[in-house]
Amino acid sequence: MQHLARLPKDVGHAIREERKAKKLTQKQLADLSGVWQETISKIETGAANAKLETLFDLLAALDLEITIRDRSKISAAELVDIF
Amino acid sequence: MQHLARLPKDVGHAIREERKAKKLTQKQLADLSGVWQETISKIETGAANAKLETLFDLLAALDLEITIRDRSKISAAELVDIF
DNA sequence: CTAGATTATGATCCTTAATTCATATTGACA
DNA sequence: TGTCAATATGAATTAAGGATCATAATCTAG
Repeated sequence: MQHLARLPKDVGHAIREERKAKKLTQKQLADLSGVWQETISKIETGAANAKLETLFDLLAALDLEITIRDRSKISAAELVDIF
Repeated sequence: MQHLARLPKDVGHAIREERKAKKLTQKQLADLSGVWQETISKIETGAANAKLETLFDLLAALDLEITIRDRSKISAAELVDIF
């Protein structure tokens, strides 16, 4: 699965979906990433404006990465169908 | 062009490259995004650990978006060749 | 080389994220 | 329904980002 993000809350949603897809609790992800469960909760619900370092700690623990590209590119949904 | 990012500094590099590709100065991007030139400089050089909101302000001004995906996907370089 | 533009750096102030602890709420399930 | 796990929320503290101003360093024509 691939997640498009144009706003901070999109990132929270993506983190939550990927965490659940990998069958991890917030606490388990906290232990893996070094980010506190409470912080993860706030990020996932959109109640936090996380720092990049925190985001990348979570992404690394979930084996995720981000790509930055022009908005005019093919949509994420289409990409998912291709790969 | 598409930029892979796994660390905060990767984001700074991507912002700088995209800003230059669009022939904008830091000051012009500052005016477009509402983020100060000094802050942009610190983000681009990796001296800052920006907040998501700041990042998305810059991405929006540059008409960029991010996608979050598994690290095992096809590389950015390959994608660029396809699209 | 020089002038002007661009970018970087440093200080202060204010705001806010992250940590930490405590606890409330919600969710799953026997 | 009652219990335990999972998630959310709130307060206090610490650390750091962003705004702002000033200025230094660097880059780039001419």
